[in-house]
Amino acid sequence: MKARTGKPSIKDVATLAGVSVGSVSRVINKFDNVGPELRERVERAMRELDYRLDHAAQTLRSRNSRTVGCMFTDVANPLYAKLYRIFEAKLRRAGYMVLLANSLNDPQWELEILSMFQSRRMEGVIIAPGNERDVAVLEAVEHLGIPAVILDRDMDVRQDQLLFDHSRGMKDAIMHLADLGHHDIALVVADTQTRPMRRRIEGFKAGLRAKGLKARPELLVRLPSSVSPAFDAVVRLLEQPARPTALVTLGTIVLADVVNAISACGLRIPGDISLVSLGEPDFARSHRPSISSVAVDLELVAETGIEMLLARMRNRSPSPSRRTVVPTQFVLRESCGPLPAQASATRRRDKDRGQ
Amino acid sequence: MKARTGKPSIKDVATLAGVSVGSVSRVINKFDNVGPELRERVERAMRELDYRLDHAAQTLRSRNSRTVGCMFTDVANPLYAKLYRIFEAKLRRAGYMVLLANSLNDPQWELEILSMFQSRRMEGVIIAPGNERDVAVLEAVEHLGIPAVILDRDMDVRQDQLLFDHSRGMKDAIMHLADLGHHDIALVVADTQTRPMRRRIEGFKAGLRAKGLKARPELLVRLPSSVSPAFDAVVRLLEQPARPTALVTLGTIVLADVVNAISACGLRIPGDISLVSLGEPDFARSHRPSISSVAVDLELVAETGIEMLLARMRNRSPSPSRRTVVPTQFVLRESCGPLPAQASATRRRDKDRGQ
DNA sequence: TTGTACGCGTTATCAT
DNA sequence: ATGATAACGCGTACAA
Repeated sequence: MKARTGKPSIKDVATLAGVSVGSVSRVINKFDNVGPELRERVERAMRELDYRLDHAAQTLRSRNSRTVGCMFTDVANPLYAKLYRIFEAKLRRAGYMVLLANSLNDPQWELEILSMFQSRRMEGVIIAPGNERDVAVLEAVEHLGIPAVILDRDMDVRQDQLLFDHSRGMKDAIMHLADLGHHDIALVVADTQTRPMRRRIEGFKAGLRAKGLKARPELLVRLPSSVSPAFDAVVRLLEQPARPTALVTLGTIVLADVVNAISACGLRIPGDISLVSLGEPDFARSHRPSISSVAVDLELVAETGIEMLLARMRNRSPSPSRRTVVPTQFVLRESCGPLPAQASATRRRDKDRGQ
Repeated sequence: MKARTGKPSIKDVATLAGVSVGSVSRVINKFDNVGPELRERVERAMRELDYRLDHAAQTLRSRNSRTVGCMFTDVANPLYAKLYRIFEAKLRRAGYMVLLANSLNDPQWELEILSMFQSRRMEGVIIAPGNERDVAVLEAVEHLGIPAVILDRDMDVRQDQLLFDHSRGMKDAIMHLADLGHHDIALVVADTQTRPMRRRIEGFKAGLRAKGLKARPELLVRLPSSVSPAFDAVVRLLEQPARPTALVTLGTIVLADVVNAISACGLRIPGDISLVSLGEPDFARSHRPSISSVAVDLELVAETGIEMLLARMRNRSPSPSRRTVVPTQFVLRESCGPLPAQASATRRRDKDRGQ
């Protein structure tokens, strides 16, 4: 008698069912060429032993792990959290589990994560590295050897990319504000050299240019990061002699700070100042007045991304890398209104409505 | 010559370095009994071949996967997202990666996740099932056979548990409000039959009792879930003849709705109504006035939880299950003030202070 | 200190 | 349709 210790293996199942291991394997993997009576015997034996397939052995032998790796800077960022949830659900339907890793913007850790993805034989990866420009990271991504989708990063590598068209939505927002009469439009972004910020600034300038407005450098606020406190910076912005009458700002963490700063300055939305959020935190929809925003459709992003990834996973021939752009949408809500009668008057308090 | 195809294995490294596979393995696993010259040769060979250890093979042979499983209802819940980030960082330091799964409250999916955790030989798991009372889930958790920490759930199983003392913090909050003179205190919670809600209601009632106040059933608002829109329900609450003068509500998604509803009713915080948030969304700290809250110290939770888990992983003998309770803290901020002069302002005249 | 040989649990291949 | 057996890549006794 063999040791009773440890978990039952496929062999134990075969013995108990009185068949060969090959047959058990065929039952497990749902091959169509197994006799119904044999299948029945095997399934009963599996139940009886409470048999669990050993994923490591399966991976070793079959050379695939049924796992997809996901590397984000931080799931605590609601954008990534929501995306992850959708990714996971869709991948699950395709039979995969997801290994998540937060890089926390540490390039060294990003390298290790990518290396682990290789060791662990991820069949595909979805990544948004924090360090677009780090040569080591670029190199690692380039030679990953795993089907990959890069999420909203400008990296010059031969991998599929899924990009958000920040510029377009931003431009639409600016043009709408300009049409409402605003010419002093401020922008609050993070100072990181990363694609989303660069593209947003591009769109911002493009929008102004399209309406013949000129960018006032003092209306461009750069926070140290997208999770930095913004209250003081915005108060300073709004106390300028010629304060902006419209404000476009990062969503998520920063947005609440901005709203508070506006209110602390005694300004009302949209009566005194119009507001647009970049990205769509729950806060934007639930706030009264509701806050206009520029954002991607997360369901669309996830759908497209997973589709790209699965396609690449199915066809591993070195076909040229794809680059898909999903649009950002300017969603108009109550926070945008016409220019106050006393345009950019320092602090006048009249309630005329000029349309 | 052997096939150039596929990734290099430990054998290729051994061949190139002119040593045995055993020696390479010893180098990899940092055994102390390897000659420095040999180690050098091996390491060079590994670099030259860009060798990656095969995690599946390693797991199969060594019987451990260096992986911890994490099952939450939803990472898009900021509480879990933040916890996950800390867990991951701490586990990484201990040499583990984390497999994350969102159960989305689906009991069937929870069973599958737990089963996968077994197949994949997780060395430990941290779980917060959505279905505390589901017998199948209970059964699966009970017989998991993996070191586990259950997070803030009342499950009668022989596994370590890490519980949040919701009741205590809630009681403190209520007592503080009572001391400020409030006797009509409302509570907005979700209608789920889950530990956090139950304990909060317990603490709520305990607080009232301790101050000789009686619970008015019409001041207990039960939302369908903790992510349901709350605006209308709160407006109805505040339009009652004898409206509450203080309000304790779920944090996260719901909080913003509540604040908006309060403001829509023309009430001011804390002048007309005091507010306390359950849980500590960023919103609570950044809002002006800042919002008092009842919450756990996430860093402490993570620290304690990981410690419990690692201890259990190190000592797999069937020692009795541990049950640790982390305190919730009532953090007083600007949103709590004394009872307005005109108690129940809308219709009532002043009331006595009863202590 | 270093090398050899076997086994981990599974799938794939070749017989039958 | 089913059985026997060789890999898969690594760890680890045990021998040298």
